[in-house]
Amino acid sequence: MCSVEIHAADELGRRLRMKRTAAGRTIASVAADAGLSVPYIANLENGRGNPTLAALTSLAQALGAHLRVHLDEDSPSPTAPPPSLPDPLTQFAKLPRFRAEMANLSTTTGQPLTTTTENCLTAMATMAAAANKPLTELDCHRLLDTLILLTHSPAPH
Amino acid sequence: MCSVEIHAADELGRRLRMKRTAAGRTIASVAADAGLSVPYIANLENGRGNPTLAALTSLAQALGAHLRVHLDEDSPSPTAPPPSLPDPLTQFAKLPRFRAEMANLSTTTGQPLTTTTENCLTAMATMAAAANKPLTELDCHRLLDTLILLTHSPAPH
DNA sequence: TCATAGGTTCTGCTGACAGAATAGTCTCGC
DNA sequence: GCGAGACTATTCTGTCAGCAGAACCTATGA
Repeated sequence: MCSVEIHAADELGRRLRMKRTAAGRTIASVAADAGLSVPYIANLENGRGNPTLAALTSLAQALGAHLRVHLDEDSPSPTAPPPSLPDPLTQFAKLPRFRAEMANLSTTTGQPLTTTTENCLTAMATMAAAANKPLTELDCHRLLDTLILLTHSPAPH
Repeated sequence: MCSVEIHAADELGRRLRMKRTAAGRTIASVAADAGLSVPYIANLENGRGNPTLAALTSLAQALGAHLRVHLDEDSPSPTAPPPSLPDPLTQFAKLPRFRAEMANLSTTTGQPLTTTTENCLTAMATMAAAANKPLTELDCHRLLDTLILLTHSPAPH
């Protein structure tokens, strides 16, 4: 069986039961392998309960499977608005210096101001994330300095 | 930030903290949004505890993220190939200085080296795109300097 | 009818999680 | 420099929901 994303308790239950029955196994045998109780697994399969990560991990392993947990950006539909920025960066974006540099860069590149602004803010936010740390206003100025320096440095040969 | 697979409680904790701090938020504000207690989130971020699916779902939503749970065949998921990077950045990534700084940052944050490396390269590539200009090696060094400076600067109030 | 296999409901212990208390850090005024 | 206050995170304590095990239910075969 291929990887399947699970959205709700009853769907998790259905997937667990499907996987178990496809392997021709009883709840009791899976329970023994997983170190979980028969009734608990039965209830999960019936969409009841709120399992802990440890229980799910044990259960998945007993089923010869692998539990994967992902923490994604808030799942966008293609028409979703751009992801929200960290607060310090939102404030920084309102500063006259930032706006002036964006206007300048927009004129230089011929790119629409809104596009330029959004690209720069996203880039700065990505740098903050890579640094694993929230931004101060000083950090924001430093990032903008670097970005502007980048735009003014000679092109590569 | 891209989708990241979580294998263990301490890694989940790191991911949760990274996501929260990158957004410049406090545990208290996230806790209020998630309907969870401050101490509980703090302990999860510190790799302690065994959260239920409901708690994790609430927490992810409060972080503007989306919890995805997969039940896979028990083979190791193949690691996705790294997104293609601009050539100068690819070359830069091989330099001893870059590798040393990544090892250092990885140790500081407790994050896997491969994740740290990928995040930083992505951030630098995003900055290059925002500058609307191909990178020179000097540019790469400047970006890395800024990133390292960012990681060492005092946290915001 | 009885025994067995498999699953479901019930009861109670204990760990998930809330809220209080405490610890750590920073800023500001004296 | 020191103390007070504010803010943030961590530790502690207690409640109750996750989960074990007993009891019960249903279907099947001898």
